[in-house]
Amino acid sequence: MARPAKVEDSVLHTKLSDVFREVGYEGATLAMLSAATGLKKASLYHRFPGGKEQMASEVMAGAETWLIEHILTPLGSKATPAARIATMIRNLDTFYCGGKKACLLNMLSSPSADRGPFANMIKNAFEVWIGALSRALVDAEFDRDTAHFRAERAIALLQGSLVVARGMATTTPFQNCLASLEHELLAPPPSLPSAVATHV
Amino acid sequence: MARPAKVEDSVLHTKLSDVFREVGYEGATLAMLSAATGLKKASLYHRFPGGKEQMASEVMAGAETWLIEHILTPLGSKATPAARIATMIRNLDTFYCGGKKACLLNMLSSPSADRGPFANMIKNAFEVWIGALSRALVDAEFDRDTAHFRAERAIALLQGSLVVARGMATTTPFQNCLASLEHELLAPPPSLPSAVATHV
DNA sequence: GTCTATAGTAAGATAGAC
DNA sequence: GTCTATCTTACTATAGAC
Repeated sequence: MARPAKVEDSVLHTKLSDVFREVGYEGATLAMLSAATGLKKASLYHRFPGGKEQMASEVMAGAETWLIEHILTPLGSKATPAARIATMIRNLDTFYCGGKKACLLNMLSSPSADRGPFANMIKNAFEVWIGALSRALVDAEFDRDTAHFRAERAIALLQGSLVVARGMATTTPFQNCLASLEHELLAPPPSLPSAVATHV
Repeated sequence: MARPAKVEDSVLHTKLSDVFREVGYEGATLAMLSAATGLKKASLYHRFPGGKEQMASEVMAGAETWLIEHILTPLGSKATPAARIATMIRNLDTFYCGGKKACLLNMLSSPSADRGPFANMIKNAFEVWIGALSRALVDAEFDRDTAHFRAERAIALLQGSLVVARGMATTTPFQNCLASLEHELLAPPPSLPSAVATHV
């Protein structure tokens, strides 16, 4: 081992992402990121001249790519709405490790007083996600308001189940959430009245 | 103004709480806490010898007290289940400022690698909250599994709507959540089958 | 009880050898 | 591309006057 081999970009991003998802942006230190990746601080700066902010930014960009490939694309496919949603749910289960890993959209929120460098990326991610899910529900013959209301609720429920799972140190809230999600999204309208003061 | 007057404990706790709810534990610096309270750093150490950790700990304790007074007590009262839940929802709306302020249970999670000094308080808060809501639903003639499933879901939905609201910089997800919460909790069973793989 | 002033420490970031 | 060593800053924490 005269000369240390280059660490692959993909594994690097994954390792960094794991740290940010676990402790958030402010909680992540270069020492942690160094330990997690196996690269010394100076090496991280060679790869990310912008330092921690650039690392988090690229991790967020990676998450956006993942969202497009594993959520938005399936949701916009030509399969039945139920099948599209089922694919989304399967991919979410993998991505969040059954509820053991948190969501960057929550963990990277409001790092600094100006809502942070990732505020726009986070806002955009929520918007396109809700939008894509909403369109899948429109394809399932729901009216636009109901579809949007349910889509937003589903994303909130998902995020919240991860929060509760983390807080209670158990994955069951997340698993229960995923298990009921498809049925709930596609349940007949009267049961879940979207008409209840939907401020869209 | 020869001698600065003592800052009241209650307002002190509120100001500190606001900072932690906005930027989390790691994100909060003594400079921020000093600016928010109007007390210099040394004064904060006089009040909280344990430093930032003690401040956050007392803030969490205050949140527990609030939870007991404004959530657990109403949920355990002798009013109708619908009335109890309505009271909870009203108090939540006030506490979270209509969705503008985040939840400590989320913002104080996992500050350090060992899940942090507040992990137990957070876990307990979720448990008693879900438990109390669940019992109110049992009083509304739901079976225990359904009650627990819906209670856990409601808390998750609430937490998630705050996450989404923060991420999207709008309060509507939270408002929609609160607006539909009572109806959803008390809706007749067939619409929200609790039988879907409830791992309690 | 609050303050100014100052340690002490850990974090982010850089320089230059290999 | 990675490393050791160092710099600089910002944060936590303390000492002692008022």
